[in-house]
Amino acid sequence: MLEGWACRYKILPSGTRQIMAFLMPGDACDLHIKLLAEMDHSIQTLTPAMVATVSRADMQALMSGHPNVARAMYSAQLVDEGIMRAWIVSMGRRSSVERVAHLICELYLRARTIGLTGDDEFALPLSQLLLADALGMTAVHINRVLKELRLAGAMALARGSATILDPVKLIQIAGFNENYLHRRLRKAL
Amino acid sequence: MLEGWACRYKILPSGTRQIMAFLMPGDACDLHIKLLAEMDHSIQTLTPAMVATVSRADMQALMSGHPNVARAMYSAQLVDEGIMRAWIVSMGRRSSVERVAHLICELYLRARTIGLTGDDEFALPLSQLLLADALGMTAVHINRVLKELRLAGAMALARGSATILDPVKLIQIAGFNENYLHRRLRKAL
DNA sequence: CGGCACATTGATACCGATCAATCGGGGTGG
DNA sequence: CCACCCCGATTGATCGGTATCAATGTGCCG
Repeated sequence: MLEGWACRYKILPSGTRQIMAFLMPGDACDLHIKLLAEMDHSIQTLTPAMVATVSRADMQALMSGHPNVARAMYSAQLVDEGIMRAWIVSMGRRSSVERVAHLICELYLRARTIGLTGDDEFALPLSQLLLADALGMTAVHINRVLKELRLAGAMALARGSATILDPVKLIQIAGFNENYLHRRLRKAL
Repeated sequence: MLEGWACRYKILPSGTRQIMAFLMPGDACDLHIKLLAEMDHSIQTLTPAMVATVSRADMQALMSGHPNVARAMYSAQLVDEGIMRAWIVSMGRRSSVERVAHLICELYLRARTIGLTGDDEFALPLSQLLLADALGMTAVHINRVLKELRLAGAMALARGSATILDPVKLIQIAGFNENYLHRRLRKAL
């Protein structure tokens, strides 16, 4: 992804949707995906977006000719896996308020590391329905949770952008620990 | 993992535990984990186990000297990611009965591809508490769900082994689609 | 100006958590 | 060898958080 947002998702037989990941600029969709015979989920853009495609041959040449690039891509993939695990933890053991707060913390930090944040707000082009489908809840309930977080003075969400009103409080509500994003430098070789 | 079972897990400040993955023989814990500075979760064996460790240098030599091996490992990692996504879907959008059934389907198939299943049963060395922590539910509730599945004639779980009473019914309850495990052959190069 | 998607709020139902008690079996110490 | 104990399994009663159903508000776009 060069610009814009996208998401991975799956639709169940019952018609409900579950979003499994948000893709932001700098994220790679599928490094080795071509190794598998079949795609097991769908990907969709959420905003107008710009996407780069790299041919299998080019990618192979890049990876074998530039070990540092290869290493960076593997690191990125490890981070993505860490994010997925964090989502599993959220869905399994966090209440809805904690879940929402946690996701916002994550998205804020990810946006910040790619330079897409303002002082205490950032562009969040997600409808409440999308957030609900990402967090395993209902659009109605997400609305109530957002209201609660707003009244608590932790954060507010309005027309495509989120504002962090009180970072400390938000982090505390979420029980957020940023270590899984591995923003601190990777181990030197 | 050469023998035995293990799991990835995280403990929250509140003391609750969430299991994020089960590792069975043939699963690799951490291919490139050394690229990151810090581990963001814990791993624990669930049975007596045998584990192989490969030095960074050996691994690097193996991967660069044997492209087929490297490809196989990347495929395996992609499958692991697919499994994580399936867990996210389960936790987000499946009821507790569906979740339990889905996990059993997954574990049965994974056990079967490595030759660890009997005719319609397989060794499942997981207490109900462990299952609960993997599925984001309570041990009490998992017990009731298991009873329900047993009475429905779908599956039964007893002292370390699970029995599939009615595969079709179980798959139907779970809404299980095995494509995410990618057991069908990978694409030929 | 009309329509449509999204946001918001209220009332009610239900799934799964929680609290509590009992049971069963295998290992351990006396 | 037996009694005890402890952990995991099981069952019941109750509580609470989210889903569900329903209605209304609001802003954007054609």
